[in-house]
Amino acid sequence: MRQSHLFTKTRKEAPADEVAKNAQLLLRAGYIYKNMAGAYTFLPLGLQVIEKINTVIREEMDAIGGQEVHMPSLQEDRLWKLSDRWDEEKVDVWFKTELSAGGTLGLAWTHEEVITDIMRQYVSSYKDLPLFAYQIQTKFRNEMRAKSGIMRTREFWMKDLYSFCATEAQHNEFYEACAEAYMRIFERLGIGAQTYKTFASGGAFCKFSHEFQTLAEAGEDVVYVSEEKGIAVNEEVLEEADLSELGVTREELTERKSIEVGNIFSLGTKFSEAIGLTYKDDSGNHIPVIMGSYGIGPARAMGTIVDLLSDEKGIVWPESVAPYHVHLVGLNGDDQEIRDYTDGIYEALRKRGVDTLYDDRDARPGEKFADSDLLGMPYRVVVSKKTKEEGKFEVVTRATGETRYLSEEELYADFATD
RNA sequence: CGGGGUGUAGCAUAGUGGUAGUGUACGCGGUUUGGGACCGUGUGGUCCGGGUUCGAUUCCCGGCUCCCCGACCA
Repeated sequence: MRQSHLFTKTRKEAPADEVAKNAQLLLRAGYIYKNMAGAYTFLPLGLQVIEKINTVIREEMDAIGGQEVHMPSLQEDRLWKLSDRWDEEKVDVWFKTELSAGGTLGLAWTHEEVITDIMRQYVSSYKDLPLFAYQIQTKFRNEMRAKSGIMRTREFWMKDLYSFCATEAQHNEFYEACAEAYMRIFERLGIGAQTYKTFASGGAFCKFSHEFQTLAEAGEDVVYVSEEKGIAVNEEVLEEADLSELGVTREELTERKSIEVGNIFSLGTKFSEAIGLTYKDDSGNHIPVIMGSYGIGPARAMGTIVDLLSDEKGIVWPESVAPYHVHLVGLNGDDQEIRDYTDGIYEALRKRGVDTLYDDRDARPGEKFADSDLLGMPYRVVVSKKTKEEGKFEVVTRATGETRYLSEEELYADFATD
């Protein structure tokens, strides 16, 4: 991508009303645009980050048997009345809207009811189970207070997987597999070291659920962590949790702020019974399906990555989610010979499959370097009159600041993917 | 939803009951070119409604907006 073609621009200063670090940097770098409180546009660079995050999630969900679907955001009241979650006394985050033809619809804040209803069509025997369906799409929650930049918005990206099992054993096996997949996802996103599978409230369905909490000062949650033992407990269940059962003592736990980047729930048969999703066992009995739900917020993960990994100069993307692998910074572009030369390097990188953002703008070096730091691609390659003369390219690793000088052949060998 | 703030140009800010200033960004001309250069010049602004007043961006009332704290957060 030629940067001169990118319609977004960087800014030196963040808007005064944006306090959250994630949103300040993402706004300044032109990854997101704020439309209103709790609603952001993902601009070209930002959307690429989201899509890369989604790709990581997809790969891990597919690997444990997930099958992707896309469901409507418009939901009829009928199903929600069956599960008793339509009433605003019960659920206070509803956005509701009227049909011209009459009747009220809800904007999806979650999809348990809908997917359960869908599965009534496809599940009839124990032979059809287990099955795992997931979606990655926007959900709507009428939060009393949107806050923390892209961390708590009213319209947000959500990956939800729903599991449908015949037996507790099937369910538990998948629940564990999904928990492991989640840790792989967070590791691949570059926040694995700070992310803990955390004991949290199980609500009405089971004793505990699990949250995936990433330790961060910007977090809204409070967890009690034993970094040594890799155990974390949400403060909401600290009192009721049997710590000895978890193999940890209260003294070993430290209070930390954290960001909830994912959660997994056992739902039991609440929804299958309410909506009427049953299977026949080998004796022909109708048995309610055992369900679970497993969520990750891609945008929240994006904000968490920015919060954790950025430095005073700007964003530092892990390679797994960076919109581009290499930021090719062309200097001395007023000299046509140098410009042609740099264009050639760009084309050569592209030909070799290197995902490259090429700063071909007519701007001064200082501005280009500052923008490059702010945008945060993993590697910066500088091409200038000097590099042309010396045949060496300056390659800077954004995360460490390490600088190397590579020949053209070394450069291609270093970055080529095919 | 309770409490506290806020609103001046795309962005960041100053100021005033009497023609609204600066930085940055943007346009044009010129000098520059390895860490957000400089000179000249230009475009562009007081959240909305009402009130007080000869006159309101300023004072008053109402609304809205956005932010923060709390509550809430399958």
